[in-house]
Amino acid sequence: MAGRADANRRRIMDIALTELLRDPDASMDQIARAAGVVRRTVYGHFPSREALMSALVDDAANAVELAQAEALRDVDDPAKALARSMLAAWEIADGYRLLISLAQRSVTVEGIHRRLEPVRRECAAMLQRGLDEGRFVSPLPAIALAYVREQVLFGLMQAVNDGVLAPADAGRSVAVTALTAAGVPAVEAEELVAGLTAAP
Amino acid sequence: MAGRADANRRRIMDIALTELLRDPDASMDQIARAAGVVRRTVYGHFPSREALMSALVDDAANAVELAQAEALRDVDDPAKALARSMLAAWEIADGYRLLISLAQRSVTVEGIHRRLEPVRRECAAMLQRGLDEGRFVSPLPAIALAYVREQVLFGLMQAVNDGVLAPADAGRSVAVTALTAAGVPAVEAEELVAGLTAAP
DNA sequence: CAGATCTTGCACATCGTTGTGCAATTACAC
DNA sequence: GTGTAATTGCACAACGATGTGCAAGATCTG
Repeated sequence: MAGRADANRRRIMDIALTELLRDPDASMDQIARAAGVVRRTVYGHFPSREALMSALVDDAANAVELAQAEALRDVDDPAKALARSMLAAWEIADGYRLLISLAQRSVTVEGIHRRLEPVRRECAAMLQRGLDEGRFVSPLPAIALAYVREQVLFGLMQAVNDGVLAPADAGRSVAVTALTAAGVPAVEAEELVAGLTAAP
Repeated sequence: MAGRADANRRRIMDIALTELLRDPDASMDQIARAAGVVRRTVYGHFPSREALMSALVDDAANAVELAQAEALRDVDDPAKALARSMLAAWEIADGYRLLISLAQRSVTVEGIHRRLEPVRRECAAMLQRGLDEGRFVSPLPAIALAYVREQVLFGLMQAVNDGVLAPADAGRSVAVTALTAAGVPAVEAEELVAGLTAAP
C-alpha cells in the first residue's frame, strides 16, 4: 500500500471521531479495530494518543470557527445572525459535539476551552448587541447565553442520537429554539428561520 | 473512632460528589485524599468503585425525582410548573449535574438513563400539556424540549462553575431561560418567575 | 481502663492501556 | 516483476488503577 497512507490517515481520523463521540475514553485499540486496522498502524500515523486527539480537535475547531465566522460575517440583525450560526453549527454537528464532549472532561486534552474561546467571545459579542438593541431579552449576561446556545445545540444532537427527534428538519427547530431561548417571540422566530431556510 | 463511621461515610460521599464533578475519572485515591482519608478506608465503606458510584447516583436520582414530583404535584399552569421544576432542580444542582455528567459517559454506571427516564417522562407530560394548551410554543416535540430543559440547566451550572454567571440569583435566570426556550414571551416569563420567588 | 470499632500503612496480585522495536508480509507504482 | 512504502503481528517495558490481606495504631463508649 504505497501512497494510500493519506487516505488511511483520514479514515482513521474519521472513525476515531465517531468512536470518541460514543466513548471519550475509547482506547487506541478500540479505535484501530473500528478503523479496520491494527493498533500499531495508528501509531504509525500519530505518535501518541494526544497527537491523535489534537489533530481531531484542530480539525473540529477550525471547522467551527470557519462556520461561525461565515455566519456572523455581517450582523445586520442579531436574531438573523444567531439563526444563521445555529444552522451552520448544526451542519458540522459532529465536530462541534466532539469539542464540547471533550471539553467537559478537561483531563485529556488541554486547551480545548482556550481553543473555543474566540468562538464563544464572538458569539457573545453578537448576543450582547442583540441584548443592547432589545432584539434579545434575557436576564442572563451575553456570555452565559453563549453557554446556553452551546448546550441547546448539544442537547438536541443527543436527542437526535437517541432517536427522539427526527433528523429531517431538526436544524430548523434548533435555530428556533435558540432564538426563543434568547427571548425572541416564538412566532417571529419561526418565521425568521423559515425565511432563512427557504431562501438561502 | 467508634460510631463515627456513618459520618465518615457521608463525608466520603460528599467529597466524592464534588471530585467526580470536577473529573468523572477521579481515582479512588484522589477521592480518598480529598476526603482526608486513605484509599484503604474508602474500600472499608464501599466494596468497589462501582458501589460508590451507585450510592452516589442513587442519592442524586432520589433527590431529583423527589424535587420534581414536588414541583409538578399539581400542574395548574404548565408555565408555572416548569418554572417551579427549574427552581427546584437548581436547588439540588450538584446531584443533578452528577447524573447528567455521568450519563454522558455511560461506560461506568449502567442504568442512569433508565433511572432518569421517569423524570424525563413526567417532565415531557407537563411540557406536552403546555404545548397543547398553547402556553408553550415550539417546533420541537415535548420529549426533545425535555432534553433542552436538561441541557439549559447543565449549561448554566457550568457557567456558574466557570465564574461567568453570578450564583446569586442564577436560579431565577435559569427558570426564565427555560420558559423562553419553551416559547413563553420573555416579559411574561420574568414576571411569572418573579412572582414565584417573591411569594413562595 | 478495657474493649470494640475504625482507620492506617504497607504489601501484593491483577488488569488494561500506552508506547516501542523489529522482522515478516502485503500491496501499490513504475 | 522489482522495489518501495505501508501494514501487520508479535513481544516487551512501564504505568497507573483496582481490589485484598493483615498487623499495628488511633479513638470513642461504657
